Amino acid sequence: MLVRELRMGRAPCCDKANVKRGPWSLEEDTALKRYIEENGSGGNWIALPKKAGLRRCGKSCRLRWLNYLRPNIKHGCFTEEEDDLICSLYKKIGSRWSAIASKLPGRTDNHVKNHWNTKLKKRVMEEQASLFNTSYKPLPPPLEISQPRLQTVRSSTSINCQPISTPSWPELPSSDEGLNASMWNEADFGFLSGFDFESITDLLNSPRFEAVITSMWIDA
DNA sequence: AAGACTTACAACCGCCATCGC
DNA sequence: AGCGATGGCGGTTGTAAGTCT
Repeated sequence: MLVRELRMGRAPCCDKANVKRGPWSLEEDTALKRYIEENGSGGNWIALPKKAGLRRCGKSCRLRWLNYLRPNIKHGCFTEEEDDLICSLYKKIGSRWSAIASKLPGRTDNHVKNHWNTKLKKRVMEEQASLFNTSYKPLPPPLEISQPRLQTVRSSTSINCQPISTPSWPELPSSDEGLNASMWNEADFGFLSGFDFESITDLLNSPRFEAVITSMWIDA
């Protein structure tokens, strides 16, 4: 197979010229559901579509069954508790969606993944970005009692994930001469080295920033 | 009203692990 | 042990519906 792949690319899992693609029709759903309820998947998804009279790729059938046709699938909105759990588990194990979904009865890895990518991820990023934007300004004269700290500000949204720590906020210059990376406490914001103020917005959208922020969460 | 833009989610792609021969 | 077939999974894309201008 390796030789063939090298010569021709990966072998397709099915004859793509003769399978239907795109959204499933009600008739296809009914046929697939009826077949599996009567016969099971038979442990062979590749052969199933032919047996069920479907012009679909076996993988497509499997996905359709697991994500939408299977009994006890929840299709409604995610609850705050589910959002919290997703955030918490993502912090612990990362993008192992199947593992995360296994903790959410009725939800599939695809549901959880989509929900994270479309809502939770953006919401978390925006909150962290606003945290930076509102905090990143010249500090008032040094306080005698305590150092300014990055405070956790959480709106009453469905997300209850919290930064794991409130890192020491480095002293900033009072002028607009620019913000030098050396001002940052390396232990807390070393990853910002090399960025000036103009670059922060780009940084906030970077994968690395997201990873760092994620690592700051604590369990709900 | 209509085109542009955004959002949400279904579906597909391709890599990797596992299993049976 | 090696190979091919298949399942499982995460990343990505396509597109319908909603919103904005």
